[in-house]
Amino acid sequence: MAGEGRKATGGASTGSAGAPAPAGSARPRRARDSLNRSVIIDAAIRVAERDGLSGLTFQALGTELGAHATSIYRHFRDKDELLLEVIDTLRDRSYGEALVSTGDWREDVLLVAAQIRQHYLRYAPFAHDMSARSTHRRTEFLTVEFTLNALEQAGLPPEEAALHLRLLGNYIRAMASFEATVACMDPELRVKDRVQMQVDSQGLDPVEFPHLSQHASALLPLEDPRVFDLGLEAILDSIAARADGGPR
Amino acid sequence: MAGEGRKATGGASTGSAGAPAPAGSARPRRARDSLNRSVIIDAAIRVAERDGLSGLTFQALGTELGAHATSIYRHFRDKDELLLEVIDTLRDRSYGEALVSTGDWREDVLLVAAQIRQHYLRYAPFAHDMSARSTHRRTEFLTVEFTLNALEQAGLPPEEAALHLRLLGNYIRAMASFEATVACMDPELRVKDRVQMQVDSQGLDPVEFPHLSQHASALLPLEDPRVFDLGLEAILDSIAARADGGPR
DNA sequence: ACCTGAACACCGTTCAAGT
DNA sequence: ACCTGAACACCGTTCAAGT
Repeated sequence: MAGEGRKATGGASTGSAGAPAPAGSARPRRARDSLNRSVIIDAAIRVAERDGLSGLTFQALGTELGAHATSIYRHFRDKDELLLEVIDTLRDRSYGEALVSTGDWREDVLLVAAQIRQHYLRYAPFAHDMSARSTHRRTEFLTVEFTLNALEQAGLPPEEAALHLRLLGNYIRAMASFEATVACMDPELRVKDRVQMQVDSQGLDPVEFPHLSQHASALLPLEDPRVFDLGLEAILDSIAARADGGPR
Repeated sequence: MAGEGRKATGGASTGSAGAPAPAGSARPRRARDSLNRSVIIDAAIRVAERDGLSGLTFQALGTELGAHATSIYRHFRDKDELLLEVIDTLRDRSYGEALVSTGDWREDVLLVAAQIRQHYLRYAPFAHDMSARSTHRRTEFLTVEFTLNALEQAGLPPEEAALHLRLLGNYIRAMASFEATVACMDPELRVKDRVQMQVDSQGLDPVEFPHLSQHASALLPLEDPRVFDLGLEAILDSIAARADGGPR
């Protein structure tokens, strides 16, 4: 995390130092009533996709809208409220329509997992921030309903279904967000990271760190896409076993 | 996340407005050579434990040290470097000594999982930030070595051990960090969240959301400690099965 | 060589003022 | 009623100046 690039400091206008703007108003006044939540959210998404979540400031958003930065406060209580709307809107666009049951509970879980994972990878720079937020909005409810249905189809009693709903939800978001975090490190830095890791582990005491010092290069580099499915299948197997042999 | 409290704005001194400090220097000059990385890290930990990670600013750290905020730059390149040191130091203090093999690979995995989880719950306000950072320092290597040993004891071939190392590492950090995130929401807000969730789900179309609208109250509230072990046991079972039946 | 002070370029947020 | 401008209280970071 921490720092996705070093700003860009505007291009031409908005000179607050330098020449103090000819005389008249700098930019034309934004048309009355042309601002609303939906317009602002769209602009915010454009900014975020271009500059990353850390580039999404009121300043940048104002520039994108051709409006004063503070005009957003008329439509959102604070930045966090705007952020939650952005997160849920992105989710909805990514997989709001895709959650249609296949009729097979296991396929259904794999489907929702794949959708969420793909979404995080697509918006890799915000994945970590997104993964920790509960929006309490439509797309979130859709996902819960869909997963709950799958778990009931599997034959899990209500209380166990609730536990596994949580397990799957956390697992999918967390693992996908980790995958995204490495995916969005710029490749140069990722290679440097890898080399550094090997150098570091080379310097370790081979008695204290036999595994690490022996085959560090073979073991450490990877963030392998198979890891995600490995754990998911393990959880699915566990669910299947419980549904069969459980108190029925 | 977002906002762990609304600052405190100093108590008495440092009045930059109000009265502009009698005349002489405000605070005594910090003794020469009394500042070093270790002293700064300790102070940073004190501040973080008191005010949360978001309260750990150079300003606050300077005050804690009785030194100028910018004096820290002589000892750390930037804030991120300081943060990584803080993270690894905390890890080391929490479970640096605890990773002693039990002789049973399964017990060993449960041990390292319990230690890391406990650590995140203890430092719940930074858990989410910590979970995404690789420090490449001693405690991290210790954890990897310990886990790798357990997986080899289980009988996993090297490549599969590497994959499962990643799976376990991500699973443990991610699940613990989610647990911590809810744990550190202040209780009042958590209850409000819960009620809000029920109200929201009440308003849903019962045809489109049968499970949710029916027994939302029973299903949604919990962040149950059992969830963590549920997934962990599933992964352990999967490892055991692979180690037995795999290419041996 | 080590610490300080002032300054810079940002943040989010508030509120009185313009239209 | 909606948008703007100026101001406030912060950030991290740089750099010339003090000791």
